[in-house]
Amino acid sequence: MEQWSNETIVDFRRTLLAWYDAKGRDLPWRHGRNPYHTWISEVMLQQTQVQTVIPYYENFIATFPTVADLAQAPEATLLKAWQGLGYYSRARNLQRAAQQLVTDYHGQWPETATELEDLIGVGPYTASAIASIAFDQVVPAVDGNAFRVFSRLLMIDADIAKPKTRQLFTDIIQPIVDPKRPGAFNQAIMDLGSSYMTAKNPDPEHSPVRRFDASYHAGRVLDFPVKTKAPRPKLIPYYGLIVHSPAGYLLVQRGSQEMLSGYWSFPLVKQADLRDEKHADEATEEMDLATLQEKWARENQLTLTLQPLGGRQVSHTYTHQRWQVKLLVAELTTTPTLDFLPGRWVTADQVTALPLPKVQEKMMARYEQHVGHAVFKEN
DNA sequence: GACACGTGGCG
DNA sequence: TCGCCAAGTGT
Repeated sequence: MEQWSNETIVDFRRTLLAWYDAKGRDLPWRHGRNPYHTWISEVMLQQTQVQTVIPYYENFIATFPTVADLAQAPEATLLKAWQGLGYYSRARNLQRAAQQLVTDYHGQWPETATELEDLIGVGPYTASAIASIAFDQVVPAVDGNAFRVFSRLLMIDADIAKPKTRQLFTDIIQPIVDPKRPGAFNQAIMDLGSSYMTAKNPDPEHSPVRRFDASYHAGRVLDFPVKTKAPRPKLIPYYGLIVHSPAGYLLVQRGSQEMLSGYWSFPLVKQADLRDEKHADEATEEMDLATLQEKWARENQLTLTLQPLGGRQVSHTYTHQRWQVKLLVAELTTTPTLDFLPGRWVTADQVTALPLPKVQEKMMARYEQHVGHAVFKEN
């Protein structure tokens, strides 16, 4: 690994910031200096690309202009504003932190990374980003860009998939951060990481900091960063139940302990939950249907006849799970009451007013394809 | 420390 | 279709 002298550090800062001042991106959250704007953008940008975030950010700030507005927003409004961004606990945590700011901090922002980390959903990266960008605290914001950029510049071969590696990078970058412009320094590193020093197809040849790039001079750019691979997503078969009555479609809201919590979907039943361990191998679709109609339907006080919807299943892949959803349709002539289900009968044109996860949109599209025409209103 | 947690883009 | 990546945090 390389070591930089004080002279090199000063030279690097000057080169980096001159480039950033001339070529840095003009992003909506970079207008003015507002900790609320910085915070919202940083949380949205967690594991999410800039181009995806921009429209969500604009809409979010327009819908919830201040911390106080966010703190008192109806949950459905919040989840709808976040729909499609993913990692939905970020939205709930954002609101909880807004409530912390109002009640515990009386609307007065804490200004150091250490204090900011006490906000729910604000970890070491986001705390440092807010502290440096909005409050000029001299701390490195160590995100994926910083890992990638500095691992290449200095040929640091520590495995960035390991949690303790963060501290190593923090310690290495800390003395390099420009004490006069820490926020600009951190954002410049991010712009570098999304332009010349990308993960795939980097262009270190034309990078403004090429002469500081040890991995480039060694011809080993793509050897950095070192990162162990994540395990493959696990296949989980589901049944998706499309139950239609005169009052509309049956939608259920996902529970607080579940994935996608707070969002609405057709009832989803894990295939494995219908089959007992010993005979899981011999189970058939007919047996599953019978179990669904007897056990599941009785538990929820419904009487229905489920028909498999032919054709391809709906497939949706998450970071750690791969869902294969077989759709089943039931047509009811009367509308049962829903005493035992966290569900609602929703008319076709009202479904898209609810916050819906991507897998639900895929199930609706598959169903529309089956019936041969549009059923649900465009979002 | 390991794992859960969403979605879209790209080769 | 598949694998990997993108401004991480909570448990």
